[in-house]
Amino acid sequence: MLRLATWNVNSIKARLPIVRDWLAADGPDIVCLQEIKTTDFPSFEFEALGYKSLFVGQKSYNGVAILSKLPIKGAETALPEGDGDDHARFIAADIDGLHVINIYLPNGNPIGTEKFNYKLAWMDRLQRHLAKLLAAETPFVIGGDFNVIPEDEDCYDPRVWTGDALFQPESRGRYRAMLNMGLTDALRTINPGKAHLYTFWDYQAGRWQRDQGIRIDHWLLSPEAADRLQDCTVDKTPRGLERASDHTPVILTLRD
DNA sequence: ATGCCTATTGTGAATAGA
Repeated sequence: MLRLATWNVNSIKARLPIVRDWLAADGPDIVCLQEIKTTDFPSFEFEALGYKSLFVGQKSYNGVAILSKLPIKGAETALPEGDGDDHARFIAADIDGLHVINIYLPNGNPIGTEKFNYKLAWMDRLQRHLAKLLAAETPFVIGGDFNVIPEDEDCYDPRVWTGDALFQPESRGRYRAMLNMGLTDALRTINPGKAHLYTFWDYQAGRWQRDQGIRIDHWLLSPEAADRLQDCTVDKTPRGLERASDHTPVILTLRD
């Protein structure tokens, strides 16, 4: 059995106590972190908890890391076709015979700007990359903050999100295209039709207290990995702590 | 509602997030 988590921590420095406690309690084998927001990743803190780490950082913004109790091989630190893209949003490695990809997909707000164009172009690059892995029949999982609300049911009130980059037909269409290539949305597959299946609650307007969230952190599985799908759950506990991230972990369990 | 809250930079107030 292999347990993997994805968690947008919204600064690893601000979140270190919460992340450390969470890992020490019952830490998964592999953890994909997003928005570490630094080039100075505290690898030694996680080493003390039995994790090796791999990261690509950036000052102030973005940044992704993979923690693993198992050996990390074949590190990749950028999505192909970069062409001058210097955002730290992609990291991948081979762990336990599985290709693990961790992404922080661009937010894209506001729509109608270069930021939104960048998001869509990034999603197109991602799809081409994943298509190659599928063609090669590479068993892989991709976890992360996709910044896409896939369906109306993944959101507390679609009307509020109508003009948002996370909810545009262009964003959702590209996410859906990845599913139509043959990838499995693990969390929704395990919890079909489940209401209030959220991974993010805004700090503002009492969204957490009212359970008005959105589902934007995802695990997508290649067919080979989907054969191993045992469970996928949201751990809401860290979101309720003092000084919490606005995202909470999504945990994927694969059979051997 | 150009708000609401949080983090970074840097020590103000702007930028970004989603």
